[in-house]
Amino acid sequence: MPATPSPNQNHLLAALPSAEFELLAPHLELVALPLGEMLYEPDRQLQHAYFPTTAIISLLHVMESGASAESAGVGNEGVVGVSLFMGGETTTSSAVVQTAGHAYRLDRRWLMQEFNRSGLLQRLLLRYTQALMTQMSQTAACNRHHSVEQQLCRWLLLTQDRVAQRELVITQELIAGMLGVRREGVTEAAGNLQRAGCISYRRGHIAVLDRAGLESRSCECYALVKKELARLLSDVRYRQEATAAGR
Amino acid sequence: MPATPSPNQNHLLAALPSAEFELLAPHLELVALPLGEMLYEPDRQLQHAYFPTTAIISLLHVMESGASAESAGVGNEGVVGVSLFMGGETTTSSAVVQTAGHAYRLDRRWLMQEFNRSGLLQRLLLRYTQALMTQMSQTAACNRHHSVEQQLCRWLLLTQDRVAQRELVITQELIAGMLGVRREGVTEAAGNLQRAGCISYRRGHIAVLDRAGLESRSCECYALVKKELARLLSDVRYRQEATAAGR
DNA sequence: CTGCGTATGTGCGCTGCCGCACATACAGGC
DNA sequence: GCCTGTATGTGCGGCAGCGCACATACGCAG
Repeated sequence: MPATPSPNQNHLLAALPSAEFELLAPHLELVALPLGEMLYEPDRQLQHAYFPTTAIISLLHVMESGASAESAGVGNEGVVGVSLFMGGETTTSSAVVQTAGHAYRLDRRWLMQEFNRSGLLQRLLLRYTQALMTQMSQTAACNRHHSVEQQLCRWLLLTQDRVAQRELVITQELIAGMLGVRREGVTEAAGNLQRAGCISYRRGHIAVLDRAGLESRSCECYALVKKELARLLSDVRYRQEATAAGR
Repeated sequence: MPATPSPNQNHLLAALPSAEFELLAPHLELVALPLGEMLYEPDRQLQHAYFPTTAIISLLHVMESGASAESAGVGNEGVVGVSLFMGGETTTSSAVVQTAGHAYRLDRRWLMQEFNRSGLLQRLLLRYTQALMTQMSQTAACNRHHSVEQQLCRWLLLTQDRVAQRELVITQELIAGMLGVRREGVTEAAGNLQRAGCISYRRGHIAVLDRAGLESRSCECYALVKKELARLLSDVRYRQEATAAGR
């Protein structure tokens, strides 16, 4: 957790060659993202793409009934707002800050200009977008077939991968909203994990004690999504090793 | 169902201006897709993109347990194999022919050449890909919150939109595989729909009798996905009105 | 027409999750 | 150090969907 935030904490930005990065750098704006902030919602025109460094954003769907479900999460491995360069401009989902932190944002016009000009940036963003699709479609299958406890494990692991910290700051209520289940269901599953020594928690804080334990209790979806993300971004070279090496 | 298949039956191909289309046309190969054929599976390098005309393809995930679930379907409104131009080359899902029919296939090299050369084709394919993402993420939420009957209605409506025929040729067993539920669950839901006069079926054939009825029993996901697809491909102009006008 | 393979119908007990209604206990602000 | 809002624990009945075991019936191949 460096005192001075750097765009290089975001894997996509860090993967750009210096020449390309220098063109974008002047237009990158560091913003603080408080918990719960909505970066976009259905039908609202997106103005910026967000490259998270320490923040985590959930892409979630809110149904007519009020129920919600996360289709994917975005941390320092990715970017929020792919619909800008995909051409749709808006989406049917919302993007909500799930873990407070920072992100660099880029005005859509600069993003588009570089996307159309630079084959490398385009290639990078499209490959990331495919990883995002993998996450979404795997979540669809996971929601159908796996238990709350398995999904909680998956969610905790994916989230921890993005913050590189032992302790996550989030309430069970919020997790329930992401997974699309009852808060009580999360309480029960978390209780099991705590008794098993995998995690420990207190009022809004969850510490991961035993990653291997979580992995074995998780469904296959965690490993699959993680592997696919690694594959799709594996051949990119990092400009600096600052935030590279990844976990 | 014209006796002579034409690439224009596929909305994406039909949306290309003549100049662009003429470049691709020599490389489009008409192929018959029998029920159950697997166009690709996890980790297998894709050789062709498929533009369905009368066939429908399911993108589905098969879990370790053997259970499966569809994350999206592709008919004449789209293309199978977006991972080719997204840069991933492979996916974690499979593509299986759900309704036998025809498609035009295009070798990856020609596809990539035109994708990189023509801004219009690129724009078209990327916008379609965003529609596909909408379908995937909506399916994730739908799988979490909606009943088997609601999902069956959604599935029937989406499928019928793609074939423009009253009668679908598919067994309840296969539908169950797509939705990721038990075959008996589909039998029960289909029985309800039949008693309500929305559909009628016999051994592998389902006829839609009352679309409005299905829509009212369906979850919001059907209308949302359909609307978003229409929006994303609305500004494209069709070269010929043959297959345009949409349903 | 007959037979067989396959598609559909139906009934069972079981389980995981829901919706609700609380009880408890933590943590920051005064 | 107390108070209060909020986070977590727990127990209930209910139900949708599961897994299994069959019964039935359609329709094509012979």
